[in-house]
Amino acid sequence: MNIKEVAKRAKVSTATVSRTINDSEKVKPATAAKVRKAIEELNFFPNTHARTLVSGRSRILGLIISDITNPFFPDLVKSFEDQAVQRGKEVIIGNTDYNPKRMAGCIRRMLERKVEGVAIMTSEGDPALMVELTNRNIPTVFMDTGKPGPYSANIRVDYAQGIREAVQHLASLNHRRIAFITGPMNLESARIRHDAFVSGLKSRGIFDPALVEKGNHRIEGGAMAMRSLLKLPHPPTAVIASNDLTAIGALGAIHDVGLKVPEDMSLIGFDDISFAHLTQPPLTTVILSRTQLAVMAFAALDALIHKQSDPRSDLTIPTHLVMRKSTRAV
Amino acid sequence: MNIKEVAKRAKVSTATVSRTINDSEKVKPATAAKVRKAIEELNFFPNTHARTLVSGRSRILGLIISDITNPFFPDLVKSFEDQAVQRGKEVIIGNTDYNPKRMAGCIRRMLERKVEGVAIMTSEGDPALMVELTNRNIPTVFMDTGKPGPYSANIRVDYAQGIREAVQHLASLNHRRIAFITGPMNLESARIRHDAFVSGLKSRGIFDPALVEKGNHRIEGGAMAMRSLLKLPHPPTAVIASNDLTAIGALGAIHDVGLKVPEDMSLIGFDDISFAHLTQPPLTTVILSRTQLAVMAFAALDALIHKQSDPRSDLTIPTHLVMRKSTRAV
DNA sequence: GGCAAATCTGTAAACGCTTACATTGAACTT
DNA sequence: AAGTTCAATGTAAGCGTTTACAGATTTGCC
Repeated sequence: MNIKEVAKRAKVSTATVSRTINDSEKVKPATAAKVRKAIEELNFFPNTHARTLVSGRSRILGLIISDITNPFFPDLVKSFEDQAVQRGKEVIIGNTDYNPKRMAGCIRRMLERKVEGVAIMTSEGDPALMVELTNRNIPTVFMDTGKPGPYSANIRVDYAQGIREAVQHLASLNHRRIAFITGPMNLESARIRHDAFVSGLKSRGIFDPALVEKGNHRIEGGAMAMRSLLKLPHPPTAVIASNDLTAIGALGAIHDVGLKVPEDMSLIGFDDISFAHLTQPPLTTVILSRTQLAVMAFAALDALIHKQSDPRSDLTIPTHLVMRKSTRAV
Repeated sequence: MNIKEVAKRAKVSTATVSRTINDSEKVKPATAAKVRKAIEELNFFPNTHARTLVSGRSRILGLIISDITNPFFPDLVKSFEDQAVQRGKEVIIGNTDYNPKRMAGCIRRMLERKVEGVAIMTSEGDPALMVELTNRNIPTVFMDTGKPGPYSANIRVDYAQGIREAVQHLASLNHRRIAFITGPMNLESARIRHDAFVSGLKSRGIFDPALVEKGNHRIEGGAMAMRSLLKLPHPPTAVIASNDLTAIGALGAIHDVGLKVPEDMSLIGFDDISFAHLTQPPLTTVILSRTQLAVMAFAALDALIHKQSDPRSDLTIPTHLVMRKSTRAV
């Protein structure tokens, strides 16, 4: 089943069939109808590989993430795919597993499949690898780590805003001893959150460096950091965690010593992963909309692909506090 | 950059280059080395679309799931992709969103991309849609809902075993009033779990139909069912839920009335989703290994594609109880 | 009605690969 | 030494589209 058979049945040339399929303006409505009828009857659909080969447009997008198993990503993937499929594009996904070697493999795969653009939604990108993409002028969209250019856009996440709101919320609840559990400090995004916390507390004159503990954006890191905080001679009354997994770990540690949230300790997370509202109590956290991120990334990529990009356009994702049940006045 | 340039640089024909790339045996080691050197120097890699077009092998697999956002699926997707990438195959993912129309769209996309096979890891498959695949002799692997055939394999999940172990565990803890919260009863897999529960209790002479409540495999369903159970004049001392989300909902309902798990109520889930060990207390549940499922599905698909399938081979995924902290003797 | 312009359609050459078939030349056989 | 094999390589024909370009048809205008 191919375009030739359709052409024969519709009694036109293959060129006309192709033009009809591609909505070229220069085909007479009557002819187009004939062709569409034949297509219908034969249940024909074009071979994308042949189309790609000759036209150079693969209609495939690459999406690189750290790990689909990390609860942050499925929403992102889904929204991105939805956008793509709506526009008749396919997306291939690459999991880097936080591993530069795998990142190289991902990029290679994308190149082989001739992707039209790549959204890189992880922060461990090695600039050396990006060369493969930039050399070939393949549009890329980064998250936090890229520099805007003719073939590249960067989406900024306004982490600081969420942290500011969290601090403000706790302060208004009369908390004065507020702790922070950081993420891995080699991550830019983790540092921003930390810095926003510190400056928020300093500006209120309630910052105590003893109340900053190091975590790793994983459960155990949160638990371990929380245990240290609880052992302090003068422990905090509230904790902000650099992400939700950390907060969940902290929550476990608090429960383990027989304390309750929010009665004995207020707790705020970050990300609003799907399980944040399933903890006991439901976690007050900072929303970072993956849907919005995906939509923006897709739009930016699409713009770059069609050269309509306005590098000046502001690509910032806001973050906001969402109050649930894990905070309370002292 | 194409095979011709490589051929020129290596001073051989394009056919030889192609044969080297494809590890054909009939190329002399010395020649192959020359070619590989040229490939290296030019940083060449073949155009998959051209390869597909001429060879008919796309090296693409389809993976259809209900919803990547459902915590059951990311592990599955990841393991499946890992397998595929290791074998030099790409996978394209389709989310049906439990919606037959979207399922049709997924299949269409797969067909357009000329997938070599499709793994359908959802249970809402409409047989009418499968015709598109079977008509074209595209290998398919189903989960629970397929019939083995020359181009099709079915992977069975032994839900009953896990339920039996859960019942046995609770019985050995001296529970006599054991409740069950079902899934949507139009799902075969939910019915099997329910039936296994009933027969397990009946064989011990402790079955009470009042202790079976209907859920929907979602959080709210679990919570609602649990509230009903708690209002019973003679409530259960233990609950088995048809899946983990249901159990998490039940857990919330139990906490809401001021009861504690496992002191006041034992609770067992099903699936062992990633958050099952993050609840308070960590949930005792039944493991259904998504990794194993993915590996088996991939292997079955690969076998079908290469016609090495032995339809007689047993494709059953076992399930087993994993004990954590949500059960205790009465 | 005839001519130019505008619109539509057809012809055929790519796109980058794989592979059947043809060719070459070395290694045996007799 | 000539014939026979056989391994290694080359030649060239596709795979199913898109798209210049050319050719055909219609339309508009006087």
